[in-house]
Amino acid sequence: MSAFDCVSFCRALGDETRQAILQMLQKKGEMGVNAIVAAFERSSQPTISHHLKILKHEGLVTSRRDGKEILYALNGGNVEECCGMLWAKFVPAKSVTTRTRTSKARA
Amino acid sequence: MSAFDCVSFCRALGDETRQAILQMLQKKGEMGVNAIVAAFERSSQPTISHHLKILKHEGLVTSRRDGKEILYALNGGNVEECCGMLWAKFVPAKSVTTRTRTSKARA
DNA sequence: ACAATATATTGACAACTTTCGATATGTATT
DNA sequence: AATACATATCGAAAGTTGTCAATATATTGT
Repeated sequence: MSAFDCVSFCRALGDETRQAILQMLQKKGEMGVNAIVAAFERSSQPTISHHLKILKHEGLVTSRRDGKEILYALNGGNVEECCGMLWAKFVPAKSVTTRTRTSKARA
Repeated sequence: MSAFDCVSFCRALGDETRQAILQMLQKKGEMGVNAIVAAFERSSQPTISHHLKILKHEGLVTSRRDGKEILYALNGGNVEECCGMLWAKFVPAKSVTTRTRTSKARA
């Protein structure tokens, strides 16, 4: 059974700030919380921590401690798998577009 | 109207009932509202109408009147395009589907 | 042990969502 | 035009979410 739930995955992505965090992690690789907070003049540190918690719980980011910092990084594999699931669930099979190497026939 | 917004797309998909509606439309093709309501013992007619409105506003379904009924259908093209956008936005370019051992990080 | 730094958690509040009953609007039939 | 049917909209209750200030926890250096 797929470990991921399409609904909660979409929920996790259904927020401006969380998408921005993910995209930043994709670009910059690992980042500490402070660095992320600094990049979002708009949001407080607790708010960022809250979003990171949601992203982590959904498996979209990983974290590891490095000294005082905790470094977060995009979990590319899981994001990919979730996107593939979405695709498989809703896109009618006949569409043969662009690059597909995406989905293993296994729904 | 092909300028889709990843966040509102995910928001629209971030609901159990809406995903179920979409999936049913994918399977069964066009359906009237009553038919959909009938399939969801759980939800009232106004609730289904509300969800359909959101899906339509997001371009994920189309609707047309046929006599007394209004028939809804999956807008496969847009769903596909949105999924592709998501993929492009968050999946690192060269990740090769390595069947990650699904470690859904829990707190 | 103490102070400084980095992150997480708590508690509270406003804003938004989901849901439903009641009602309105539109369409066909008699 | 009156009635029946199909769907949309309104208004309110209940639940969920995003946000922040304050506080707690963890780590490092003095």
